[in-house]
Amino acid sequence: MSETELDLEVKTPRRKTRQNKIVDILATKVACKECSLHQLCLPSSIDGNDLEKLDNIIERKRPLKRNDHLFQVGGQFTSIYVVRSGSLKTYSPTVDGQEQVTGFHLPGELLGLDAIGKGMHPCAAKALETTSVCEVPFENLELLAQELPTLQHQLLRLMSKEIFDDQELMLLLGKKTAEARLSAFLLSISLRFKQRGFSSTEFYLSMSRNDIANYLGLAVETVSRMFTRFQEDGIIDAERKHIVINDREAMQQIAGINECCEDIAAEETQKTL
Amino acid sequence: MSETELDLEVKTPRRKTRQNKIVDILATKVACKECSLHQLCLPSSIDGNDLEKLDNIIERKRPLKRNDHLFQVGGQFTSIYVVRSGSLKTYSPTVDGQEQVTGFHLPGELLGLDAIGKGMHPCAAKALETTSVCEVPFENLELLAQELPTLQHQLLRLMSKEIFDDQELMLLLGKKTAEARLSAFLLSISLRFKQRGFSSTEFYLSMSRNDIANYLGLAVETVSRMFTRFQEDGIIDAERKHIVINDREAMQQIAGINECCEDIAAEETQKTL
DNA sequence: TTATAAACTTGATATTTATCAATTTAATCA
DNA sequence: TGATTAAATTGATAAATATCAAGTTTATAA
Repeated sequence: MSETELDLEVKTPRRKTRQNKIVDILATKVACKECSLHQLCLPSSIDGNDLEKLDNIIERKRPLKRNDHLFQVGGQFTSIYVVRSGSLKTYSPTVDGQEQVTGFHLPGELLGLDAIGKGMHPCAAKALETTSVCEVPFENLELLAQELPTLQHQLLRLMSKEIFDDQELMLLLGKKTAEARLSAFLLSISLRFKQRGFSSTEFYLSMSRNDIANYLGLAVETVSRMFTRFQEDGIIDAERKHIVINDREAMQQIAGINECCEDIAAEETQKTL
Repeated sequence: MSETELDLEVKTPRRKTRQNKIVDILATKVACKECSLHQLCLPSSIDGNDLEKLDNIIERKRPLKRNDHLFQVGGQFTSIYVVRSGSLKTYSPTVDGQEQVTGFHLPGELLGLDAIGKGMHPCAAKALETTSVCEVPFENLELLAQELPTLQHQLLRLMSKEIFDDQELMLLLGKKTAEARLSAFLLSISLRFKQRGFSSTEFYLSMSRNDIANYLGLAVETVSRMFTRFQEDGIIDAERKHIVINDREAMQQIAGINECCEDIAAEETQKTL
């Protein structure tokens, strides 16, 4: 959304100056409008001055290394974040000292929306690999949304999307077998890669089996057995984190999702800013 | 939020006219500021003219009888709703023709936030008893939120709260035993009644055991057995839908919630408009 | 590079909860 | 009101998944 990763590291923070043409050109290079996530990230109706305004409130973050935290549980809420590259998991501590993985976040996806209500982060966010994010200070975003109706609308849409997605996951956790959960999970990841222009049939999972199991409310052993079963049945190839989906239709069958549903989801989905 | 139930039935819709003092007085009687849910419902900083503006966009709905639908799956999204009295359940159809209960909604709580993203309702809402709601046309609300920063903020807070709550439920569904789920459910209902000024130790459940089981991802029989167990242990008294909580601490223990957490939740909670 | 730890897989067993079946109790309607 | 239906409870059994234990592969660091 803001700058590319490389630029992030090389350049020092700077404010754009409208007056200076040269600076403007440089700035443009690394601004939202040049970002590869542009069409994912922005309400399509935003452009020109408005885009620049949005661009101006977005801050750079130094890339996170694997296992670095973007924020911790109980940390003060100041910003929401957009994944630029890499991936993160969010998780909360449970009473018995365990952790509960609440989500995985791929490029173009948002983090921190659950913290607005209480002003503090109810979960922690940890990078699963080298990851860079754009930071969007929430106060500024609110002010800007006050000015730009389409931005306000987009914000509300995104939060609504998140609520909807969570409800789908609740259904998964409440009603589906281990098999169906893992299948739905893989299809979800596949779809999200597809939306970002990557292959939907072949990809790398950045999270461990443990994280997947935790997220799906299963034991690691069960997840492992399901991976094995899918492979035996020839539905997928899985070499550790490298996944190839051979029979998407079979997976949809197992997950209890019909193709139609998923396509609609694909078209409508914009879990992004 | 808008008018009282009785007024709803007796009067025909009318627009308030600023010029006419008499009409204004009549209107005031049934307006937001007179509503018993006022302090639950509104950002405390809204008053005077702003309150009147909000009041103006809210529409009346004829009370729903038990099993009436407020909206259906796939129905066009136009408004969000605030429960005024009574209660509703929301549910989605699943692939295998079953239904999945996604939530229960008590007075002061919102419905429809999950529909903003796609512009259509992903779930249906059905009254569990005689129920009246205030309808808030979303376009108008968006326009008004554009004008009133505190309203925009409140909206975002509410949606964030919903996301947070859903994540708590995901934890429940993914990681907790049947016992813990039912206990947490009863504590949640208890807390919500408390926030509305009703007893937190004695209340009526408007939903069936079937709905509870469905919501918690359990079989009816299991829920029934857990009710029996809680009674045998003296933690609750349950006479059908009439529940008395005898030992809240034991329930928190079982649910895996510590008192501290719940108190914080109680203070902060405003799942309302 | 080797040593050590972490992640993953597989098998055997235990536990939880669903399912099936039957009964009881309450609610609804003619 | 009584008849009929729906909701709730209880018991017996089956199925799914967790847990425990051990071994294997991969990753990490000295």
